[in-house]
Amino acid sequence: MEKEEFLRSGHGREERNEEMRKLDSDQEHDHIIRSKLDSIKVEMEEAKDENRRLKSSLSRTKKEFEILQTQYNQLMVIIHEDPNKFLPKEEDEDKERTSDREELVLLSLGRRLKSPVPSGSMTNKEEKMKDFMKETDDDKRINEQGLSMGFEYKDLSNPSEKLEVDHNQEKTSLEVSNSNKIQSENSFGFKNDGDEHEDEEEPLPQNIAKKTRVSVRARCETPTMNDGCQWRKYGQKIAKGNPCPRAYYRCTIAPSCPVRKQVQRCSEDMSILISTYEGTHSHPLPMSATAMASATSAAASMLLSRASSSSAADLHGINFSLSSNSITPKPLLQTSSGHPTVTLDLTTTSSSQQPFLSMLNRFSAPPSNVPRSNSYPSTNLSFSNNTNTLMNWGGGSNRNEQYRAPYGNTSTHQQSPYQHMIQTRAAGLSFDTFGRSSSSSPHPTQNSLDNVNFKNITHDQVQSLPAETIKAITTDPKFQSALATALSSIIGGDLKIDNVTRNEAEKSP
DNA sequence: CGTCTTTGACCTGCGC
DNA sequence: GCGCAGGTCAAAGACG
Repeated sequence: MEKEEFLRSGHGREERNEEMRKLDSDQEHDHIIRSKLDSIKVEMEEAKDENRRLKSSLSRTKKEFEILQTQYNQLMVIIHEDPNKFLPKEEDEDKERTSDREELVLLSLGRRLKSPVPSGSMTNKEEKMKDFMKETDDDKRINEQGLSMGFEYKDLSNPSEKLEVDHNQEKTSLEVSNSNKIQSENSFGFKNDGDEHEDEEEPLPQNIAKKTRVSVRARCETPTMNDGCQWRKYGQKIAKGNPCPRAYYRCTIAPSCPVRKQVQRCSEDMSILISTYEGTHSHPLPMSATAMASATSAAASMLLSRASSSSAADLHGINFSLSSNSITPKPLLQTSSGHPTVTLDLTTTSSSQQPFLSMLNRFSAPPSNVPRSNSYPSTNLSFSNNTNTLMNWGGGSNRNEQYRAPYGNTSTHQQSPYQHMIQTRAAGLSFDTFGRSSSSSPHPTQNSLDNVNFKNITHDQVQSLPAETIKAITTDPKFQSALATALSSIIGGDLKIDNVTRNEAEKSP
């Protein structure tokens, strides 16, 4: 009996010990959980604090943006009312031109300063435009992330000569020396309203400029490509020598905007869409439109600057003065409809083009939350960097899809008649406007932009611009550098301009 | 109902 | 002056 009790008592002690151990481990577990909870609470508090900070920062940024936007609008109105207000004295201007020309790098991306009108006289359309110009959230995000595009590069050593408005990191410089011209005429000779009389007195260079166009060739399955602008179709014609109809579009962002666009498929390669731009926007452009505008402006302005025998392009707001031997365009002379045309051939893509194309793509994303009118004929610009992949510039809910029928309707997943041509295309082959294939093997002096082929098309086999001139233009380091500058300004540094070649070019007269 | 596209007519410039 | 081609206009219809 005693033994049993002993055993029992011993056994009971073990049980107690076990219970004690169990209790201890439970307590430890609880303690661990509590400490974890505490740490989580602390983290949550920190996150809350961070959230509060970010919220306040966001609201601050918003307020700053609103203030800057208001200031910008007010400034635009003032400039519109009194353009001479910011004009420097002539001697200063001359001084500036002679002394600082080397350092002046100015690229005005098709923007015009005249556009804003007093809000009181705003029509519905103008209000709509203003809404459009408020930019998408994407654009704002881009701005907030510091991805704003450099609209103008300029030597700011003499700030008194320029008025610069920092509009939410989107710099819009007012080229004071040219502001009088800006008022009356755009870079292609298109006039803004009420200035008709001035045009007739323009000298020859402007007459040439009047006809200058920039043509962009790119693979696109859809009827139009989205360059970020709003276009309204106002006509269509079957042009001679091309069974594909040519569509005529007008910029509708601003009612008075003179910019027109012709869209036509290449007769030889129906996958290529040729968009020809004429004129310069008389209004600020949405972020999504600046990429294309800058590229076209760059090409056109250099052509014009050369035509006007100006050593530094100075073209009513589209100005260049930078030298860089960065691209060697392939000159191509062909008969055009009486307009000197610079062609940006984006039908061939290579790794070197990717920064530009991806940038265009980035800024041309469809503004999903922009209260656009349901049927603007704009589509998505989506440059593919795959040469064998068809670019999809299609605008999903685009009214123009009906227009797509002759070329295949992507919405129904039907293969377009020309799709096989695209899919079987060999990489690295480019086709000129006549559809002739040509190798895209790099030119000896070509660098990163070698596959963006710039071709000059002139009137009557270049009667107005002799072949030598064309050659000079296209091989001119300034032309090349301007284009490179334009593109690099878009890309924001992705595109490296060879410093060595730039320096060499700067030395050239 | 407002806005946009379509499409035939009209205008303009150029060559013969 | 005529014809041609490119470019624009504007009425009619479509669309949301």
